[in-house]
Amino acid sequence: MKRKITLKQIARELDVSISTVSKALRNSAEISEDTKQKVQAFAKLYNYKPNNIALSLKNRKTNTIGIIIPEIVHHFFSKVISGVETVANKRGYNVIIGLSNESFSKEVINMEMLANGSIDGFILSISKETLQLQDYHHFNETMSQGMPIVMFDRVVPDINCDKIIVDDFNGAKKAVAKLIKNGCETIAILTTKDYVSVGKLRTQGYLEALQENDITPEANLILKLDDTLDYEVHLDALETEIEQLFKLNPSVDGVFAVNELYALTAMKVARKLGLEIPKDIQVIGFTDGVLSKHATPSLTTVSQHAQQMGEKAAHLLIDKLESENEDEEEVYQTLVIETELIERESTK
Amino acid sequence: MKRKITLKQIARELDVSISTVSKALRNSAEISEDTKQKVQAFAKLYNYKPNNIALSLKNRKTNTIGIIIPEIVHHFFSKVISGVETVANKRGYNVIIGLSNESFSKEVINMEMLANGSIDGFILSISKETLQLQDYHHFNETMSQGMPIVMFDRVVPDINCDKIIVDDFNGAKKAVAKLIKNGCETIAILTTKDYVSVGKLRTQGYLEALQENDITPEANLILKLDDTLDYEVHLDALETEIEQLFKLNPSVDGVFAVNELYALTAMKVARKLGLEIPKDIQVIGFTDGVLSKHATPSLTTVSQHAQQMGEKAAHLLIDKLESENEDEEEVYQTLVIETELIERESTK
DNA sequence: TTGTACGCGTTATCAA
DNA sequence: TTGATAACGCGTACAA
Repeated sequence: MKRKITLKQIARELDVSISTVSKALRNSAEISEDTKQKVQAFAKLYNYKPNNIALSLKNRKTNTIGIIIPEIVHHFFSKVISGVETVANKRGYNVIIGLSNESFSKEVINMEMLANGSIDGFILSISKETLQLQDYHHFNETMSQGMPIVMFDRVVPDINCDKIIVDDFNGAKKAVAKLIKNGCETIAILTTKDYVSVGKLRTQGYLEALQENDITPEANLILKLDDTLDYEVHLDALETEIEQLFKLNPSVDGVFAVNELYALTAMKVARKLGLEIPKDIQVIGFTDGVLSKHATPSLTTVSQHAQQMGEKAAHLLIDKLESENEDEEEVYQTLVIETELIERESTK
Repeated sequence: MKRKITLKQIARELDVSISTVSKALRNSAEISEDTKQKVQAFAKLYNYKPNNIALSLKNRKTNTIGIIIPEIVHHFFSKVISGVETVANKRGYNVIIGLSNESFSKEVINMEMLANGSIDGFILSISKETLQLQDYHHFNETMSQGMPIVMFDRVVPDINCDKIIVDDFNGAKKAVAKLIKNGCETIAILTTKDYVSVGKLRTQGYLEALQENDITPEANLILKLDDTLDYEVHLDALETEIEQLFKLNPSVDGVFAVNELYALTAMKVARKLGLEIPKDIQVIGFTDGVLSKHATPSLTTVSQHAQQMGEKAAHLLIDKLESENEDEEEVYQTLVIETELIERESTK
């Protein structure tokens, strides 16, 4: 088991100095052809590769991006990672991941770990608990140490940094408008509590669409689900809530759900109550994941272009990392990714 | 924008030496209470944290695990990552990810990048292209440099390292036996070409179950799908192939599919042909992902305990990293994770 | 009790 | 054309 070879070892073997080896390998004009040949051949033979850690220390640059997300077993987030990874690799960066598991303390700990030299900058989406607590000190501290942050999807106005967001408002509005155009007259929304920023925005889009079409919103058609509950586990609870909504409002002929799971569950409950989709009731979800595509009937959804979000986030961060403007006024941008309505079988 | 503070700066500010600061912070008995207090207070004020990169270089240990997987937008793999991450964090390690995208060259490049000092060891699952080419030199080279590898799920006997595998053979066998017990007489299998090790093993399990029940396998009930094709994209092609199978063999009353997508597509085609599930035809899949759970009807599947695989892989790797036996005979183990049949609505 | 020197692997600067 | 030295940030053996 031979350890990785270093400059020092090569130098010793060839009986030259370390700096000669270093220069020879970088093809410096200072070094004679002879020596270069000799050194390069030897290095190749022993498969020399410079040690990244040493380079990081010397250059005070790790060429690594840290990404903190609430949950990886989730189509949207893994798609974003995939986008980040693609761009990062192409531009010579590695990606290191931290999972907050929707927990404030894990988010803080993870960020601290990575911020101590392991990475050059963060791409992250805020955990639900952090959103609830509204404690953002760790983000501000990190940035004040000169480490840039790009936030995506779940963001808050309170924090001054680059952001990539989905046009949740218009996405929702388009979806609901579509339902109305398709003839729906009583449209319910399945959404989250308001502290989840995207849930709130989607709810606003829903209301706006109704208003533009002179439909008066009804409080009992708006179901704000408490998603601190893990509905993957408490699926029954979710079904019960939705079933009640349907029973209390038998005239519902359209449902807009702010995520896939709510939409699928709505379809399931509807079928259970003997309703046909899309004949009796039409459904549109948000987030174009595998579930929507392979559901039966397949689900019309608002696609967020998650991959693209990841790619843009990576570009934004790397651009910032590689721009020289140490002093220049910090100017932060917010990129808005437009949504796309993907029509499938759950609408007419 | 204040950069992170270092020992050197603290030393300068307090007018003591660097090593005094270092020792004071580690609460060394060598240092007087007075100095300790002073230093620790100052460090706390400026939120001093040692630089990971410097520590890595010094200790020749990064406390980071590299994980290389073919694809992250995939329930199974992201679940494994989640498992790895949980254990890694608990034991003081970070996780850095590389995606091979099922490509041999990306796998090689990614591994080389990470192997140059960025990580202490690998957890990986082999890409399809690598399996096809049967070129495993990069694994062997990495290991010969003293960097341990733990492989999971997609493994090959040719490589000598720790492995975590699913009991694909018995999982498949149990599933098919279940179909037989449920009264199926003509059972088809939707599988992959044989170079995918797990596909091959699951096919063998299928055959074994038939044999034990005195059923003669029929070649035209075994559909080996070429999964170099990305069926997420070419879903139509997949449907066509399965539809042909059904049409050519109208007596089929049971289907065993080696992954979720095949299983779901089989259900879809069956319904299209007017068959009722599970009355006319029963279906079991492999891999317990979101699709199976939320399909209609929900899919009976063989669960692989992906999270657990990740956890065990992480423990295995870290144990090896932290064991002192530099010299000791390398002894590699292969852990087999038992599968579990999760019964849902697609079987009687 | 405190400080000096060294090494981890690299590169850049300057001297020989 | 080559080599010695310093520096990146840290911890530790050893000297003061």
